[in-house]
Amino acid sequence: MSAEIWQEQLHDNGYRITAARRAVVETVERSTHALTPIEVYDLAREKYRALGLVSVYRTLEKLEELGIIQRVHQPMGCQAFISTGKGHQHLLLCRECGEAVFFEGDDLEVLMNSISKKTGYQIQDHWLQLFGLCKNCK
Amino acid sequence: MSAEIWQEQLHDNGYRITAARRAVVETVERSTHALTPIEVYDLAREKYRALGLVSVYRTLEKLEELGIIQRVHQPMGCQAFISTGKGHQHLLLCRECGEAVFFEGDDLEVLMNSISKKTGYQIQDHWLQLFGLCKNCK
DNA sequence: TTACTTGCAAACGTTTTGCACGATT
DNA sequence: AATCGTGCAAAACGTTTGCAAGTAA
Repeated sequence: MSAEIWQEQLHDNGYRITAARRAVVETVERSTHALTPIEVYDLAREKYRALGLVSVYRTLEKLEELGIIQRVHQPMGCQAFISTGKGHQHLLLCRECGEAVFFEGDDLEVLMNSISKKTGYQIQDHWLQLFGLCKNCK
Repeated sequence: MSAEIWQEQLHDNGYRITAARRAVVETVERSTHALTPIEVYDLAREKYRALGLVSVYRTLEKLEELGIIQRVHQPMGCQAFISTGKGHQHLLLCRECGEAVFFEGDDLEVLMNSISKKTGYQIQDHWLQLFGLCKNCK
């Protein structure tokens, strides 16, 4: 998600572009790891000292709503956010350092059809996430 | 996970079988939905009134540790637990009523090899979860 | 009898809310 | 000028911890 798109998206939904939001978005955008609200707060305050933790929460909420960022689920917790990739993408996470990489190209059609028949469910969506060790950590 | 196995597993790990634990395990085991600690507390107290919320937390912790139950990640929250299925299984969840069903038979070998090559990661594990509508809700 | 487990109360960390001030449009 | 966003303080919430009493083995 490039630097300009989030401004457009905020604006088009009636939200204002402020220093606090700029600091939050740029912090999440720049990170290769999923960040918790407090991590965002600490990092973003290096650029914008007046930032309050509450604004971080409120901004993250809106950014998630607009699909600009997404929540990352991990065994150790589910409060962290990462900048959303383009298209239908999934996450690959390093267990050691937490580095996150998007990938695409999963084809679960066959599986989903089979499960659908077996269970009687109408399947709408799927979550797929991989865990491992990155180049540096393995 | 049948009614006797959890008793064995607790015992073999040096834990005692108590009324509180019995109430918690039976509550989770009986449910077709993932239950939060408070939901477990409320339901289990119908059978064992003296149960405290703290014991629910401590019991759930141990049961998860032993693999008797597992945490379920959902868009609305990740605090709920469900009785663990046998073998390598994944969850299919109804978005409407929350009913949970296990399925197996995913084969992600091909995908994982391809991602491994592209990213340089050594992939160790995967999370796959499906969302949809169950027979009754669709 | 011994060690584990319990419920209670209190502590804790995270997230949310109310509000008057400040900033964006 | 009007409305939206902010930071602060306080409240609310879920979860964890310390402890003396109770219970399983």
